[in-house]
Amino acid sequence: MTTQGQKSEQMMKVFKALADPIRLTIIQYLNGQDHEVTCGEVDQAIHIGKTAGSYHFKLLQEAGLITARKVAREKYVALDRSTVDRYLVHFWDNL
Amino acid sequence: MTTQGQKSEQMMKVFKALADPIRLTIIQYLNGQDHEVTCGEVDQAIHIGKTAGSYHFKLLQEAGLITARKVAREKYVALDRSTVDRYLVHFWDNL
DNA sequence: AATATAGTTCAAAATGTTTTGAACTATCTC
DNA sequence: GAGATAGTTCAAAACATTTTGAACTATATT
Repeated sequence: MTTQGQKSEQMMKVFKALADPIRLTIIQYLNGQDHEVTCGEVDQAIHIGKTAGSYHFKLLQEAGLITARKVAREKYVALDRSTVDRYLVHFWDNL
Repeated sequence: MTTQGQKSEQMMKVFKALADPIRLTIIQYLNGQDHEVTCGEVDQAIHIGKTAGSYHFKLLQEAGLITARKVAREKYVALDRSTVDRYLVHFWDNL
């Protein structure tokens, strides 16, 4: 079972993850794709360096907002829409 | 008209406002009330000082998450559920 | 094997947010 | 009017997040 404390910690991670313009831009970019893309592609598309990118992808991952899959050198990321649905769309049910 | 920049600034304010445990507790408290309450009542209920309270109420107000009405010495606040609906429940439409 | 590429990690600096007490304004009560 | 109450403002301290470059790991290419 998940405790209430764990649930609101996860909720906080989600809101903190969304409370940043770069990460919101990443989410928007991923939302426009219907398949997974590499971190490098996103970094280039939104004009951030790979170090900054790595940092932001880590937070998004920890929040459960993206899925990530490493294939050899490359890391493929995609939006995890179910997390947005759980914490935002169904906000009132989780509060 | 509201520009896209204005909309995402407001969205950021909403997420930043929700990305804090005290403010989330305030939201929860207000969600449990069906009428407006004073800042003092909330401060007492959730055990924070009035200075901290004032700071957090200001951010919640700027995010549009609460309405506030000053009556003489007292300030009555209430949850503005329409903002949650606009930015969270209908997240995908605003992105 | 040497070089290039994708991404991570680290630590320092820069920036942003939150807390706190003291002083303040405005209203209320005696 | 004097003293109490509700809330705000200010500035400093404490704390948290973000940025950056350099060094690193692992895989790919020649």
